[in-house]
Amino acid sequence: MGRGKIEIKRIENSSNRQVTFAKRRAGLVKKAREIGVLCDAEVGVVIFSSAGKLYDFWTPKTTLPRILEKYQTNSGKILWDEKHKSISAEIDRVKKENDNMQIELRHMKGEDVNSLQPKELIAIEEALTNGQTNLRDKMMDHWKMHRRNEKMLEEEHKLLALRMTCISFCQLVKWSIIRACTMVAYGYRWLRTKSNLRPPAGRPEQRHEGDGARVPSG
Amino acid sequence: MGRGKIEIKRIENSSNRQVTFAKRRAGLVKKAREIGVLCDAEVGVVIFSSAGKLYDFWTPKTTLPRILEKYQTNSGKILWDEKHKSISAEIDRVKKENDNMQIELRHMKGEDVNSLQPKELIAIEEALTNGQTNLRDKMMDHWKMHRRNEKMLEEEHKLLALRMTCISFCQLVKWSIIRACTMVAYGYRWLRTKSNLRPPAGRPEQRHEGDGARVPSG
DNA sequence: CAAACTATATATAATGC
DNA sequence: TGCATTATATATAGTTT
Repeated sequence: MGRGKIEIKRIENSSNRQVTFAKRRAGLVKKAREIGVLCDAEVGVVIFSSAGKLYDFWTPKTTLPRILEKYQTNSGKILWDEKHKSISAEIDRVKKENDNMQIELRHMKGEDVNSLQPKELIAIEEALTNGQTNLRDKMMDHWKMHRRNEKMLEEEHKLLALRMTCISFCQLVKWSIIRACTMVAYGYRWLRTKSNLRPPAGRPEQRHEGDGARVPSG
Repeated sequence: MGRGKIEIKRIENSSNRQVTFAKRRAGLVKKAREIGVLCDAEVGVVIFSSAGKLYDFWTPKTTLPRILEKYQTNSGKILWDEKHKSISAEIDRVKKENDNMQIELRHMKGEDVNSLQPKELIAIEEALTNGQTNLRDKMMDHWKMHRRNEKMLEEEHKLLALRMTCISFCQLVKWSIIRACTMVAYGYRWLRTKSNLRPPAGRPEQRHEGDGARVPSG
């Protein structure tokens, strides 16, 4: 629609291309606005010139998030579902692990917790401290990595991945607290039933290196 | 451009509107494709009919994530920065809390941990158990809520919010483990220094309700 | 070089089947 | 109801200023 018919193929003359781009861009946006008004539709147009400059148009009241939300609901599902599967499997795996832990825990409750020696206690404490630190670092790495490869449709993926990490973390913590508290409880109980000693009122004496639990400093 | 000129305003007749929508939609997409080819541009058109059905067009090789990445880079920053501010402030607040906790912890180390009585121990344990459960529920709620209001540009927001929740959670856990381990350590140490008793080799006797630590079941 | 100007190609509103 | 036709409005390629 002009003085002459043109073939639809890349315009090689750069300044012609530039002019045509500006004209047609305006035309496209005008048409988008019109269909929006005439047909009561939500329309979005996003254009990047070959130079990488962004031009866009959205029907009024149509925010980007809104369009994208709808978009994702309508067309993102398939893409997402693929990612979803692998993560879901992983979460199932963790859940199963959790169940196993529950069983093991019930078993532990019947065992002789008092047979735990201070040395083992130190090891456990260190494991707790390190485990916590490592897991937190891991989580941070996870975040950083994901933020680098940031892509729209991986949003859900990320949330699930984080959720999974947190589930693992919660598992560790739950077990740790249970063990610690159980040991404390048995210790005190044993103390009260097997002797008439009462905790001293004063400040505990200086501890020696490696003698009893170390208090994590981080 | 038709038999008669029309005013650009919503077409009230529903079937006319439907027909016009179909025609103009095709036209819009054709024009988008043309500008893409002629001017070597990346173009995306997203259209939702008033019935909510999605139609879209993307120039070949232009994936949604790619367009969006570019889009966000070009125009999403301001939106995001606003959200960022409030969450960043919150994270700073939590960090400060963390520092205070460190100070309080150092103070606690110097105090008489042994003055803690079993009753208090039970209370602490319950607090730990409940605290953990509540926090995890809270995290889940957080996720659910965010997934409901899911919006593209809030992705970062979500990650930060989660990170914040996790930081709080880590704080609680860290403190909890420290307290539990410290108590265990002092208990054992006190036991060994103040008496010659050794832990019994057999299975611990049946515990009574509320007597010593309860083991969380969830 | 950009803005304004036409001549013409295209899109499409109204109509017909 | 939907698809094809056609008269007309619009978009725009090439041209001029």
